[in-house]
Amino acid sequence: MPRAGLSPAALVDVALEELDAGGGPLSISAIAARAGVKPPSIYKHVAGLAELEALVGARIYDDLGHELEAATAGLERADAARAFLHAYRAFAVRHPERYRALPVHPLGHPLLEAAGERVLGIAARAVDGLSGDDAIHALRALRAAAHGFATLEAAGGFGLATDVDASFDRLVDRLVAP
Amino acid sequence: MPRAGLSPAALVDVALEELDAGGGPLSISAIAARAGVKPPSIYKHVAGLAELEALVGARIYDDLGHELEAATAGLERADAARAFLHAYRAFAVRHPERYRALPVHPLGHPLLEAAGERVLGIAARAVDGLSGDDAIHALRALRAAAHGFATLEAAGGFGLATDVDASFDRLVDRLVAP
DNA sequence: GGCGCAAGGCTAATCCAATTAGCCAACCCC
DNA sequence: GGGGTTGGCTAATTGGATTAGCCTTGCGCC
Repeated sequence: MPRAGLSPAALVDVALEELDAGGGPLSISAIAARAGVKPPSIYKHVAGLAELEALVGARIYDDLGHELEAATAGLERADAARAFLHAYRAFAVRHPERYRALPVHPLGHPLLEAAGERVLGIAARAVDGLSGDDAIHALRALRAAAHGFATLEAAGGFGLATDVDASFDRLVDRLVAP
Repeated sequence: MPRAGLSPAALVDVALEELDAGGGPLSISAIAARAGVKPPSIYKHVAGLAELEALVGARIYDDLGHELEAATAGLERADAARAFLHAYRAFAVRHPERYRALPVHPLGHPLLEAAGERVLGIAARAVDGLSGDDAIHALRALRAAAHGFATLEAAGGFGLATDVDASFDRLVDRLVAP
């Protein structure tokens, strides 16, 4: 029996394929099958399903963070907030299954905290320039709107034909209005 | 062995208790235990876990719908939208476990469609007076903001001490601004 | 007042995913 | 080319969902 060349990172890759393939929630058996290995072998690389899910979440937060970083680099204030919102939504639209797999509350989980904080930090930078509580309020509004819209869209929740881009633009305009 | 007096509705009651008690996702065994019955007995009343979850979701949407209805009754335009948003958030804060158990996308599921449409209808009434696409855009913004804020708050996602009520009020103001 | 029968419990059994135990080959380093 | 570690595997355990089939309860009806 030849080695399969697995590793935690490789398993995360496989899990992302599995997610993208749309088969609902992750399972050890499905991932093992896709990796060409028997289920127990998975445990040589990760502690169990919970840890693998966390690693997958961390990877997705990382990817999202990089895209948000790139989109907001060099921008400030309203421009940064706009870019943040658009990049956030774009990610969810491009990878709906991955977005759905993201734990809502990464902070407090050892494997997710770092990546989650990075995303939050980028959002915080987008409301820079506001003072004290104003920044907090703006940050929360940004998160709520971005997450709410992304969730509904990733779930296929906008049934009507009316242009969703336009709806999003309206929402963004309201949020970043002076 | 005396009868336990179960019924689909009674099982939904039990499931809600179980949810409120915080034990994560619903399970047939947990519900059976709480109902004082063995797991197989559950199947005399509902088809399986999936159906029970759907019935629970429908009940929660119903309750939410009633509260939204009561909160927006007699109001129009911005007043209705404000009332809708505040009642929506209040529900999620009062019953975070129930809010988390709500399927994001009720439409298209036979058992959830009716209750889901009712909630959507109330939101639609809150943006009445806008014409055509404007109403759609406003409705989507309302849903996204309400759901996003409720989700984050129900997940414990707002860590800082800064007043969350104030943050929500700011967001509402932005959304209903003329 | 008792009979017939559906409804609603139960036990036993099945299936399937997660996980653990313990074996053994493959690979790496010397 | 031997020794230890790594990473597969098979077999076994556990626990939840679900199904099959039995048996009593309780109600309607004679």
